[in-house]
Amino acid sequence: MVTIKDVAREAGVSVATVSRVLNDNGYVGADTRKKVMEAISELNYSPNEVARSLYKRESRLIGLLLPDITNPFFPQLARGVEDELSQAGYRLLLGNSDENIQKELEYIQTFIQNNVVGIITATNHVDYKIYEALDLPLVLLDRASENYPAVYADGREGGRLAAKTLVEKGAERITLVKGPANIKPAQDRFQGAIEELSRADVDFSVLSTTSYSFEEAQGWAEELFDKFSDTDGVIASNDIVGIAIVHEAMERGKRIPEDVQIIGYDDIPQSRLSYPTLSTIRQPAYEMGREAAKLLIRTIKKEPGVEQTIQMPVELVERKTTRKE
Amino acid sequence: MVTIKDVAREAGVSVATVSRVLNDNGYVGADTRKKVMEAISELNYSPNEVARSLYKRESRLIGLLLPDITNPFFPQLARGVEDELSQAGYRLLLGNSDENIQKELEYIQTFIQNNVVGIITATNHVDYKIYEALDLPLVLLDRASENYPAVYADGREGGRLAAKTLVEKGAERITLVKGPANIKPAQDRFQGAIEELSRADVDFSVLSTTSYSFEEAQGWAEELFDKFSDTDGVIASNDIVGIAIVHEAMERGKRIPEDVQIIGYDDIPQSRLSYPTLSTIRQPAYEMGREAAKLLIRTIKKEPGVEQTIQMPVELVERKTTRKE
DNA sequence: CCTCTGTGTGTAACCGGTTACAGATAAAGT
DNA sequence: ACTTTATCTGTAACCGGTTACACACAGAGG
Repeated sequence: MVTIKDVAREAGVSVATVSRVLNDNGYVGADTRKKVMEAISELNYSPNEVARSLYKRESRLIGLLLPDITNPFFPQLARGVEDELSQAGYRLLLGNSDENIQKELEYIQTFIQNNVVGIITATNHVDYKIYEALDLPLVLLDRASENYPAVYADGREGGRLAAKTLVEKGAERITLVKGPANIKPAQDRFQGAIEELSRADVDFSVLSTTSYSFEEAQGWAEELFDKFSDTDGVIASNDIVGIAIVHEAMERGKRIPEDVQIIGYDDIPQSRLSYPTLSTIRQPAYEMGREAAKLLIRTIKKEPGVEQTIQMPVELVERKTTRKE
Repeated sequence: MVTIKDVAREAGVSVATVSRVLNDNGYVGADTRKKVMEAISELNYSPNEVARSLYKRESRLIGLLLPDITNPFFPQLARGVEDELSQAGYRLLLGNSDENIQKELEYIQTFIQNNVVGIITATNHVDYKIYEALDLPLVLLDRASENYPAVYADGREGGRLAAKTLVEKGAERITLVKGPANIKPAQDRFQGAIEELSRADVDFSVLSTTSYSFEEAQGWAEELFDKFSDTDGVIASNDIVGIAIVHEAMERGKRIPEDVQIIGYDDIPQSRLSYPTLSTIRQPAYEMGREAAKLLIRTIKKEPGVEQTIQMPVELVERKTTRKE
């Protein structure tokens, strides 16, 4: 490994001088700078981030904690975060929590141990003490909180919008799929939908589910039509479940949207490829990731007037699983 | 920040002793150990990885470089890698290369600067000089190479299998969708399919595409049926494109699999949720990730007899877009 | 009683950067 | 001519761990 000392020797100067040209601070003579630059490229030197991080007590790393990158909603977030951060010179330490406190704590712990300069997390456990003790910039993503800056889309509003849409489009026996109880945004959208449905003059029933996984989605869909075979409007807990329900409805020979309308949530990329294409409530996931990253960077740089929380718009995307009028 | 010195002071011992109990090496008296343990939990101390990493010249970080986490094939890989690595105490530094050399080099660079102990990469540019100069354990994932250990599935065989399947199931005017030219595995499976099709007594045509993206998949599907409207068997470049083709076929009122059979590649989770469910060539992505991680760990630990390369089996998954007999 | 060995602990160097501080030189101001 | 100031550079301390080495002591073996 070639170190700053090697460069210093090669250039015939002290390490301090090399450091100064590297960081472009302090005075350095023009020809000295040149010699140093030459030595650097001669030796193909690149500074050791770890040493820098140790002295400065901060790295250029940022911790990103997501529930499960395998759920297609999260890669969008992750990508947004990464694109924004990498452009600003930060790198990503990634962890999947599986909504499991233990794993979450472990990751937060190692984020700290690695001197990250900030953390972006989609957690349901912000109130846990490790977060309180944290004196690092923290931004919540896809989650809201009183106590921390956050970037999220209004789940309640999204839930209302989904329900309202189905009601307006003439669904009369609506089934509302309730997502996993331990996931906050799932509950928000559920509450929003309940709210709207209660207000309207429709019958509705609720199907409780406990996961968003692909493997189980099929099962929820079957259960849905087994239990509520005459439903004519389904509000899915997310697009994965929505797509599974579309699939199951087709399988059972139901006409979409004539016999049953279905509305998803998230607008993951594959929703526009299902058959029929899935109407859904869109969350701008990629943008949310970017915004969270921007917010975090501003917080790290202590820029004044940082918005403490950014609420992103949800939006109805009308495709083929809802009626036209 | 509480450091090892604070612990030493609290316990009334030297930092060396604290370090010894932390790492469980060297001699430490039973009661001294106890005092140190108490001081550690009293102060809620956790050691600074950066300092450790600097002295030891190795961290517990591993760099993972993927083309694009937004493509549903890669999260599976990533998850496999992560599950295996995190269990072994390693953490992940993640980068998306977008198959772009520039980004790739940047990430490799920062991996090195951060003292990673190993790198897992899905690159098409192994032969680039930065990899040669690397004296770090490196494992290729989803890519093969003469020069580095690798974990991949046999694309050529997969391509053959896809073609063979369609031929056997009676497709007579096959269309082969060729994936992006710069992506090695896409070309392997294409070659395999070509090989098999050439051997068989069928007509076939080729549609060239330049991306795997969701946004464009729809376009390829339309182009496919515009150009080859009478095709009765499609070998898609991957499942994303496959699902788009299924969708477009349905849209155009074609019966699947009677009028047109379609076979995908990868077996991403959503393939079993399309309508009809997509027959495909499965790559065991999650397992590939795990194997790559295991291989890397063994290499890092210098365990003897590490298999230099692991070829994972591809497998036909028969679902509803191919005929039964 | 003396040596040898195993155990327990502390001191200080070291990892590769950054920066406070001091010293040198030259140009500018009085 | 003398002070002041700006520019340039080097020395060494420091970040928070790890570990080589030295030293002390106790019990075993002769």
